[in-house]
Amino acid sequence: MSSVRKGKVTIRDVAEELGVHHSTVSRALSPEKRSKISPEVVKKVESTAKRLGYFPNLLASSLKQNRSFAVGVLVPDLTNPLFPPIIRGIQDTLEPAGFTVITANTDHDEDKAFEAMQIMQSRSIDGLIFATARRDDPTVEQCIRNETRFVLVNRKVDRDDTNAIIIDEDLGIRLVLDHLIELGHSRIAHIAGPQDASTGFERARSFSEYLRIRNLQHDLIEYAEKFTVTEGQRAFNALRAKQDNFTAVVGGNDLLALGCIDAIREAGFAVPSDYSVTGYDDIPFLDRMSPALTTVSIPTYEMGAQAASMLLEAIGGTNKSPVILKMQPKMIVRDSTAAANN
Amino acid sequence: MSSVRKGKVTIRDVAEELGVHHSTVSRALSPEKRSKISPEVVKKVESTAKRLGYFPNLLASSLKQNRSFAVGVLVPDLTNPLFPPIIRGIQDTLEPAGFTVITANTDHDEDKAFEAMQIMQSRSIDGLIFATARRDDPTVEQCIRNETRFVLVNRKVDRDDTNAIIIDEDLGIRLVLDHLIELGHSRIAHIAGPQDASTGFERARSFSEYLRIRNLQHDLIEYAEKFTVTEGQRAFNALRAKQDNFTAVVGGNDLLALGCIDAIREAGFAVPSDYSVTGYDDIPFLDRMSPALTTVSIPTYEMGAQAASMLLEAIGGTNKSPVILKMQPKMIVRDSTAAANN
DNA sequence: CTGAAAGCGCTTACAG
DNA sequence: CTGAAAGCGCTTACAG
Repeated sequence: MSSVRKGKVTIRDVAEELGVHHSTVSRALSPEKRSKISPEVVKKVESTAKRLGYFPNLLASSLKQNRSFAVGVLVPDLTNPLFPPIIRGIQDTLEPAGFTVITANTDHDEDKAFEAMQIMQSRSIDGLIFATARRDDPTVEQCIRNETRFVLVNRKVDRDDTNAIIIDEDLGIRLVLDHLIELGHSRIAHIAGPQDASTGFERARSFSEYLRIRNLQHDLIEYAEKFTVTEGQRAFNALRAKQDNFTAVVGGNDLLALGCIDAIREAGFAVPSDYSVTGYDDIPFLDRMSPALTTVSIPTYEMGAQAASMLLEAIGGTNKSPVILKMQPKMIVRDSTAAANN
Repeated sequence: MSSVRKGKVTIRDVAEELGVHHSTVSRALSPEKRSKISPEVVKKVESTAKRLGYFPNLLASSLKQNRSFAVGVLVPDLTNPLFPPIIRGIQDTLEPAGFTVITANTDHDEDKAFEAMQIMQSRSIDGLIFATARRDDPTVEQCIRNETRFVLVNRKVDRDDTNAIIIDEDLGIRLVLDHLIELGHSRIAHIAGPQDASTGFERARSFSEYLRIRNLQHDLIEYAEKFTVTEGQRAFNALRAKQDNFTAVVGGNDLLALGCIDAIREAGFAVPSDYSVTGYDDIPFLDRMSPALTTVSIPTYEMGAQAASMLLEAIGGTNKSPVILKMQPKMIVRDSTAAANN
């Protein structure tokens, strides 16, 4: 019975059992210091550690080393289907490297974000990944001041001197617009996401810029307060109240597009016959919806994995200058878009 | 400049600044011990702590107190839409109580589960919530031996002497079957989930028991290896290969039902006109699918919240005997079920 | 290669 | 009400 009980076995118990100093046990059990200990002792330490059911107390180790092998992740809301794959990408990269990941939701609340960051700091996390950054983000600013290592994912701040993994939004929007233009749409509207998020902002900017280049009407934009279904619904109605001669709408993300579809149907129209609608992100199950949503797919899992690798490098200490990595989106044509009927 | 820099400010810095002992600072800052310190000192400590930008080192505090105010959560896969709301329910309950939650994925792998549990133990977590339990679960058994406090959520182990928040599966299955029987179905099949999970097992058992009571054929069951879309697809084909005179199929969960629908369509049939199909769990967006899936809704968020409360009580120490709390499912009729056409 | 000591930043009996 | 000391379980210079 390698009795694992409340009275936890420590490095001292192992040392005592063997008649060596506990520092020797510590060294024998440490991959880096092991080489300084004679092979026989290492062997003996390992076997009795195992026999006694020794498990290191990471708290003690962290306290001493002033690093915790823990990393914090801030997401707006775990329940938004965009984020679970990002988080898994992060976990699947960080955990094999020996890190524990702590996730917290901010619900788009700056104070909650700041508080979550502080709690994580209290736990001496080795780094932070933000999926929540606003273009001007006090929590991120604080981390810069702190010299806390961090990586932004999906969204970036306005300043360019931070690590970030983002999407080439310009390309994403161009893919969508090319698709719609090819289908014969010339009056295209945009339900833009929140402008304090780089995603909402960049997509809206790319939208009007590219339409201008293509010599098409480029000011049919309604701004949503949040990336939600209900905001998509509201925005579509607001849009149509102002101007109703468009035939396609580009959702700032999938949820806005879904809300838009709801509003279109409530108004007695159909998708795609009356309005073509596109999403952005390609959250799960869109292919099963009615109509299956045409959208832009982004590599969420890989973004998470890349963000984690980047953070690992930053923690590793090789103090490279910050890099912003843009990943490529892909067009996914499904059933919510069709030829313009005008 | 309350310069928060790498050289973190400690309780000793605050003490020095004030000319008191650091133990006094510790007491003044502790809600429980504060009463033993004179109000003026408390006030002074608080203000200079704030001024110096003091933040407690939770690692040190935890090490000393032998509790970490951290809780572990084990889920099969964050990416399965069933789990995010459960986790949010847990977080929203635990975080306001001062706990940090650490989530890990097990991918239905017993070794990964055990390892994740051990890592969490190394971090001196105060308790554990399992959304991954199998009916006979070595990781759970280990926690019982350890006297680690834990709560099971969604699934339970066979033994009944553990805390658990589960669904009244019997009721859920009866709701589904009553609905189908009312629609005139008399030959109803079941794509059962894995039998080593209490959910898969209980639902299958309730299925055949209730049909027997209703004097209907009750042995049309195919067992899926996992709760996935592809397994649902495979299982439906296997089922139809053996016996093809049924008109409705009860999916062991929503994903199995979706796979089942895929298989039905591939075979050239339609839902619900040829086969009625039901799900279980009511994951998000089912109402937007084509056809919108008839299913049983379970209160995922509340289950998480309840599990967290229960764990909080267990940690609180009032050593109550274990309780198994069954929550009520609700029938959600949508478009994947219709009158039997035979 | 190994030991003895000091210390990471807290908390908490024990005195007074 | 406050101080001084000890200690949580590790790690790591410093000696030898």
